[in-house]
Amino acid sequence: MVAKFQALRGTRDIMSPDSERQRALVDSFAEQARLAGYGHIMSPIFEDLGVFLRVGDSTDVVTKEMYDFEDKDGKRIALRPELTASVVRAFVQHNPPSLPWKVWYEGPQFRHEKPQAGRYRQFSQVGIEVLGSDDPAVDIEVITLGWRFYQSLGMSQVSLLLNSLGDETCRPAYFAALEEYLRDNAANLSEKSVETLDKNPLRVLDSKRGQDQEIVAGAPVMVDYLTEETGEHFAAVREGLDSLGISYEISPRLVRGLDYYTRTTFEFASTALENAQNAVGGGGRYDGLAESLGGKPTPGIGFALGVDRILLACDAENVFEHAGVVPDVFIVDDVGGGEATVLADELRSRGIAADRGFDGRSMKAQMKVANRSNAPWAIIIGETEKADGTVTLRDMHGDTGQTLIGRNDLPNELAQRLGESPR
RNA sequence: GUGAUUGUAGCUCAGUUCGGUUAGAGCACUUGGUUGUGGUCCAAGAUGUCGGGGGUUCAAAUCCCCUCAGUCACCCCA
Repeated sequence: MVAKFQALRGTRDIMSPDSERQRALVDSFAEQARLAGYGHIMSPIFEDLGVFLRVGDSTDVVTKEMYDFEDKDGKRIALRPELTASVVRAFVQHNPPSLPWKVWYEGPQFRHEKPQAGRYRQFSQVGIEVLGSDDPAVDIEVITLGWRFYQSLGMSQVSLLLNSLGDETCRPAYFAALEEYLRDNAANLSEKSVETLDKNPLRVLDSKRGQDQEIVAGAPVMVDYLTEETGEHFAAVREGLDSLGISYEISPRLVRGLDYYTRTTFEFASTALENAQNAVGGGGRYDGLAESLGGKPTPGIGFALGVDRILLACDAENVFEHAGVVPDVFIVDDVGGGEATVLADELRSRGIAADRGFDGRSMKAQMKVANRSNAPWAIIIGETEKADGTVTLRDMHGDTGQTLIGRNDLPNELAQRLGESPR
């Protein structure tokens, strides 16, 4: 017997109508980006491994989960585990003359994780990045764009968590205080957290282990250590969101998994999702990243939103449904199929979506397929119609019955009827 | 990566405890009732490597081992 293959672990085939739905989601995101003046960037799916190593050496995304390999030239390559690093690499490489540089993207990314619902090894994100300005108005614009996008899909159960991680001027004092606090309490921390503590004390705040909760709750928080300048920046962001009526929750322990974040960080969580994978998007400032990729010091901010999880959240909220592919008309040809071949081509050329029956099935069988296709109209061609140079146009949804129409009048007649009734 | 749990028709699932006739149901599908007309109804029909491989046994969907995949928690993150 021939061995059968299946999609690899953590990957899947997305088929109609889910695939149409995903496209519609990306279209909706593209529209939000266009409205705010963002250009589309399509960067390569694989990059020099080094691009991603700059993202941080205490993050699992980089240290444990990358799909990296040597290509035939012996070059170290990685499938992109995230897109910010690629976009910043592109920014540094092309050095755009006009700042700020505003781009949006969409596409697959790859992380070798243990799969779960809403967590795949190949997953899709949409996102934006802005390089070249640290105006808090940019932070506000970025966060707002994400917020409005969720709204455009009909989602209402999304909460916005906001924090500031400070910058190099305020971090040292905070880190010292945090580390001291955690070390003093190390005896009561979980083993895992003690390990994390050695690499990046900040990340301990993210622990979900019950044992750590009490200690984490009492830990000093970054927002109390912000210098005057970062504090003002953060205040300006909050005021901006207030003025737009966007509600948020200050979350002093929101840390985010990638090491490059500074100052403003945020996360969108779906309250409609009950599992642990309820973060449907996140982002923040990364004012040092361009420089670490060999560019001029350039502030940056952006976010990435998880397409797969957003669709799960939409399911949970019963919004953003999609019917898949629905033709305008279904042609039932009872005289051999040649009439259907010509008519379908003619209608399609005029921009009318036409599907048809095949295999010379009975009229009844073809009508069932027509019904299933959900097309609002069926065209029936039988012996009588063929002899008279007519076709029967049947209303499949309404109650106007069916009428006999001259074969040559059909395209105009159909175009008119389709124009009249929104479908 | 750690721990747990599930896998039977295209889909949702029963059957597995305690091995034993040709492995079932609903939905979907095909054909017919309806000699040209879908959606409701009625009837008939087709469809399974019981996730895969190996083992125990006279006999395995059922027991054992390995393996693949999904799901949940941790981890991590979108």
